[in-house]
Amino acid sequence: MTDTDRLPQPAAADIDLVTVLHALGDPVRMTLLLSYADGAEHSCDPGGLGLEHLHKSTVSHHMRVLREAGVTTTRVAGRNRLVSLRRTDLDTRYPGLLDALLAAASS
Amino acid sequence: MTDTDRLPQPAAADIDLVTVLHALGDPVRMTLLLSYADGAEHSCDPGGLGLEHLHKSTVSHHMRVLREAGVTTTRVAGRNRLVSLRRTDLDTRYPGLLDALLAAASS
DNA sequence: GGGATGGGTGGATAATTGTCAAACAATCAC
DNA sequence: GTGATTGTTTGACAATTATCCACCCATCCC
Repeated sequence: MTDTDRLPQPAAADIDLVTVLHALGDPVRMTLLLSYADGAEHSCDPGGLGLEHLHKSTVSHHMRVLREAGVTTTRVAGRNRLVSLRRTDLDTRYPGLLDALLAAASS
Repeated sequence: MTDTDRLPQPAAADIDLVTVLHALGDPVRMTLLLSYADGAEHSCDPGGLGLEHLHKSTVSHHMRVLREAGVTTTRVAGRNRLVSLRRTDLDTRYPGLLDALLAAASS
């Protein structure tokens, strides 16, 4: 309920644009972003994300980059880590950016 | 007037989103983008771009990354290389993206 | 408790990248 | 032509990063 069950992430006001773009300037992480675009929470299973070719620790690394950039949030639920987009925080910090990115990525 | 006086760059249709984001995910290149946001042509002088601390070859390298990503175009004019934003091409390929990026970078 | 499951951690390694320096190339000014 | 100006290219080097592997750590289930 509180933040104690969330992995460390920057405050909304501390989300840095260049850091976000650096995080998204990678094909694997862009794939993850598109998976998260549905707004739902996703587990870290590489198979469920179209990343079967990558080792689970590699996927874990990419998820950490996204989270530390402020793009995603990770909630700890038992054995699972549930990752989702920080859509509200991103929209507040950089209005229109996420929509433009998702539209561009989907084209 | 033809393309012969322009340095190599991708066709508008070949501009790749992840490549663009990778190019902009660097503080120096984001600084360059903001300089180019006025739509004018700019020379490559590091001093005129707030990059006095960088060697001219380093700036040249960053400009190449931006150009090869499709973000900028470089026109050869005598000794000068005049760099400017590919605003129309970017707006056509990814509508709204450049505006959102520039708005975010200016905030 | 014991095993299985979902992920993270740390080390190793190879590839990429940011930076500078020195040399080069083309153009301009005289 | 001589020299100065404007950038690019190449090489070297350090830092970052993407990936895999082996191991660890919780948690869940029986």
